[in-house]
Amino acid sequence: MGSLEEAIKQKEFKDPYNKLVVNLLYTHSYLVSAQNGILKPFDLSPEQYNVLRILRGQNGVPTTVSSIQDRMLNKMSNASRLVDKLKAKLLIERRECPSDRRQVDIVITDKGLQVLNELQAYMEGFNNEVIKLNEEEVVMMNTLLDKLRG
Amino acid sequence: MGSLEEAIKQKEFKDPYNKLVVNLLYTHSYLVSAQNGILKPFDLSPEQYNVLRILRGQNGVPTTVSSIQDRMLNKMSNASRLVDKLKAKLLIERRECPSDRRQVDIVITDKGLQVLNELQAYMEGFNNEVIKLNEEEVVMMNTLLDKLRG
DNA sequence: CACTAATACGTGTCTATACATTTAATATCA
DNA sequence: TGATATTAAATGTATAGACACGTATTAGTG
Repeated sequence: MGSLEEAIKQKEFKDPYNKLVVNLLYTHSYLVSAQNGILKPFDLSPEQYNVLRILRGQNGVPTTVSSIQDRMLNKMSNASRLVDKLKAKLLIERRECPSDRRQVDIVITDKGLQVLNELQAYMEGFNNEVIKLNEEEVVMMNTLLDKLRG
Repeated sequence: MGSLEEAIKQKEFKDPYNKLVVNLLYTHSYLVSAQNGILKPFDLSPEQYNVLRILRGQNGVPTTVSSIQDRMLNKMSNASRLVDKLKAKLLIERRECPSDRRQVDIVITDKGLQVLNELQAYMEGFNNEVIKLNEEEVVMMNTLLDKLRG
């Protein structure tokens, strides 16, 4: 696949900033495609997987829908409907919150935890196969990404 | 916004690779949201904007739908339907290809070029406001992204 | 207390992504 | 030539993203 220019058949970019925008969009698509390949046999979308990980990180403490929304990678996404889908697959449970009846407490089920466990081995391999950088470069890139957003 | 950990309220990551995946997904969302802010008054989606730029880069030479698909940032997207939308806005034209009647030649219209021109000023400001890196860091990041995909 | 604002969640709608399938035209080759 | 394969584009369907709006509940204020 090599360079971005080759991958999208564009000869050159106006400046490095312009190339960076395109490069990030393209690399995102590259990553998500690879992630989809792993998740599809488990009937999960990348964001559904992310929500499950958020809930596992709670260690059994119930979480509200809006708290999930805050932690989601895509802030414009719709936690309410994602939660619906996960509930239909019996990977999470919804409980009416007694202290505030507007809220809904969400917890991951045993089945949800089991799916995450099965996925773990695949996801570790994913990093090594898909991200062709050494650890030093990965750390550098994390630093740059954090700085990019200011 | 600062660090990723703060932005998505996650205390720590298992390893830098794991953080990098999340960081790229999150930064993508950050970028696309900002892009949307610019494009929305022009009634364009990011990928529609990208297709227009691809066509402008052809300098008047007609391009087939599948050639557009190859150059798109998201290879899994659907050039056929995007082209439909752009045609409805009179930003492109479709012409039956005489040498191969399966193909459809696509060209950008004057109106399409005009929209891109109007957008140009906004997009240049976009880079400086949204990407909070100096040029050296941008070049470094482009190198790392190209290497990441191998 | 009544009125208003804010919050939590759900819904509606349009567009885009992901992927399978279909249809038409062209290429290949026995 | 005729059967088959390949290619170009369109279409179908499910999920997700973007964003406006609706509804119920709680908070805040005069």
